Amino acid sequence: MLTIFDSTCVLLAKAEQKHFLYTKKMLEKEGLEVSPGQLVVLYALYKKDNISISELSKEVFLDNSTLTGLIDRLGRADLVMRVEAPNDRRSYQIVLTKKAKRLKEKTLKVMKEIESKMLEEFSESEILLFRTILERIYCTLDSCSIADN
Amino acid sequence: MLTIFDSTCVLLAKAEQKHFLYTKKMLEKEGLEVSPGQLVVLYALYKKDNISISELSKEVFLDNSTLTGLIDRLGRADLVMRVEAPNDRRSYQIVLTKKAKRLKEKTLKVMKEIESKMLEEFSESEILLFRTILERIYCTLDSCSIADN
DNA sequence: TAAAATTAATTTGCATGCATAATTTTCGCA
DNA sequence: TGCGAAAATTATGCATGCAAATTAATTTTA
Repeated sequence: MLTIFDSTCVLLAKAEQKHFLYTKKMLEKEGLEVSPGQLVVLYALYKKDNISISELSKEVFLDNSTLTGLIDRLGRADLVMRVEAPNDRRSYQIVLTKKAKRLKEKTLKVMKEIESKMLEEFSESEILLFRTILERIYCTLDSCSIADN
Repeated sequence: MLTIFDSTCVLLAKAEQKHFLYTKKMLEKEGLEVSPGQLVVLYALYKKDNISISELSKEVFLDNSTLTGLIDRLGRADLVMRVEAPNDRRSYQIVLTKKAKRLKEKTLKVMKEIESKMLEEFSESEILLFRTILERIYCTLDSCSIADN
């Protein structure tokens, strides 16, 4: 490969950027009117909805302030609703709409197809090592960013 | 690891995001007044400067329109200059300033340190496989995004 | 050579994403 | 009970990035 890819940091960034764009295109092509960022939030909500923004932010590893905008856009697309929390007037419960539930299977299918395409050519054990490295990068740099301050 | 990381796509995105933030913090800590995005452009220019924005965009795999802003900011930081191209009045040559050249060694050192931190714990052969997978993800999704249109 | 196509760079608009600050509400403790 | 700290959400500002449209200059072609 070409020159700046000799830095593994750069390579990681560029691979993810390419993956991001590919995801965007696939979602459009499949007629899912959802962006890559929204997809991750939906993915988490399909596992568990009816949770507050703060809880959701822990599930998707995004800052609250990032989620505000994402949930606005998901709301505009009629995929989620903010429902007032029963016990805490500061808080909302984020709830999937019927439309979102209807699209669940298709959405998950497209996600799986993207992953398959991305990892075609690699064996189970190679993918496992790949995942291990990504997880440890996440954890190492995460703890660092706290410790080094 | 936690739930949404069961998707390798999500895991890739989150590892890169963490790496991005770590890079940002390290650059600040080291007193380099450069952002992660600017760092990649500088990295390419340290290999070869005095090239046009279009040439540079091929080296760093960024859209021209993205580079316009990045070079503006690098210019404001007195790290690069736009010099009129001799043969083509549409074009500029991007040139490193003295300040940028003075900071070259330190900048490359910090990049290496980030990479070491990120990949500490892994063997040469594991890193090689990691790189291979990232490169192929890049290439696979890149050719796809053209072919599928 | 003049019109058409291409190329270089920029502008604008949108999506992520964080940091910081502001707002509202809740909670803890005196 | 009342005051200050903490928590939940949102607002604002900035950095990446691409896409699409714009502008200016160059090249191709008829």
